[in-house]
Amino acid sequence: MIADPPVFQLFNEIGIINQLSTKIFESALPKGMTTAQFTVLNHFVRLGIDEKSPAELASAFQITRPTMTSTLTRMARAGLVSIRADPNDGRAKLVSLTDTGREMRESCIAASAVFFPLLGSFISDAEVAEILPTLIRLRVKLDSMRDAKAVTLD
Amino acid sequence: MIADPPVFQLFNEIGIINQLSTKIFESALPKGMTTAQFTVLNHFVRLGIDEKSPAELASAFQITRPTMTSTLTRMARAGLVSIRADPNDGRAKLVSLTDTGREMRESCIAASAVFFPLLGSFISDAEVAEILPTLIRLRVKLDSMRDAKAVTLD
DNA sequence: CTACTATAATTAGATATCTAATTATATAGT
DNA sequence: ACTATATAATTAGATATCTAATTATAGTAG
Repeated sequence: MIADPPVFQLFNEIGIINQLSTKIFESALPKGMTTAQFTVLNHFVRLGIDEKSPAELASAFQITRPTMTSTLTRMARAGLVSIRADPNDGRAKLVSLTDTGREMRESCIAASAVFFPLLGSFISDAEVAEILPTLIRLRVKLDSMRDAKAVTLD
Repeated sequence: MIADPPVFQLFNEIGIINQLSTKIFESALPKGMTTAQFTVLNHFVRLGIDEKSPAELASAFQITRPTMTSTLTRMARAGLVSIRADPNDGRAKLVSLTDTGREMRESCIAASAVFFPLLGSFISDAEVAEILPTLIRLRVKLDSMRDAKAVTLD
């Protein structure tokens, strides 16, 4: 019974929460905007970043580079980011926000503000504070495993 | 700063955990098998189900019906499930496991057994027991929101 | 300077997932 | 019985995500 162990149940709940919360959040965003794209916009503004390579962005969000290429292509097509060749490295590129991207981020934040009171009623700050450290520990361990290539058990 | 509130950090961690755990689990599965497909196989065996409609399966896993159609199509192509018309309802179909499907589930379980000791070292049963109830409550509330269509705030 | 290796980005091909629209069958109401 | 509504499944079209393979540029070693 693989789904019976508590750990599996935990991953199951986490999967569903992820799916539902992502969709609910996106339902408030402007038409066409996605969580993945918003995350990129927000990253630049929050951290006050000017330019960053696709590889660095992929690493920051813990997704693969092809995935980031894919998202950035769509964002550039929508005029949200601008991408130029890195003058110091012929292989690399540099991504930056456009004014449109900055405005879009503002719109997303304004639109999603609707959810704050709602989410507060779903889970209290105290509860979040109670479970977050454990989840972070788990995430860090899972992440360290990712680099360990295959699962070797002797 | 939308990503700053604790709740957002929580969803962020949950998203990463979901992504990592899914990939790690799949890395142990036979080539081509996915978590989504394993979940279907396991559902039938664990609950001792003989036949179930795509709609019921979609509902059980909280995914949309087109998504389930898509997964079942691939599973049928791989010979893991068999699908027949529902004799009592001309609109519906009935899905059941094939012997191949049952064997595949066994293989998956055997293969994933590797992870048990590993996961146990990542998060203890006590920790799981501590955070699971809160996550379940959150999931239930998010789920109830899904039917509430749009977020109406007056 | 040449050859090997490492890194950046992309392309190719696949799965999972969603929303919106379509097709077919049931069910209910008049 | 006929019409209107509801439900089952699918198709169409899109995004996010992955792995494997490709292309181009850097860096290192001899």
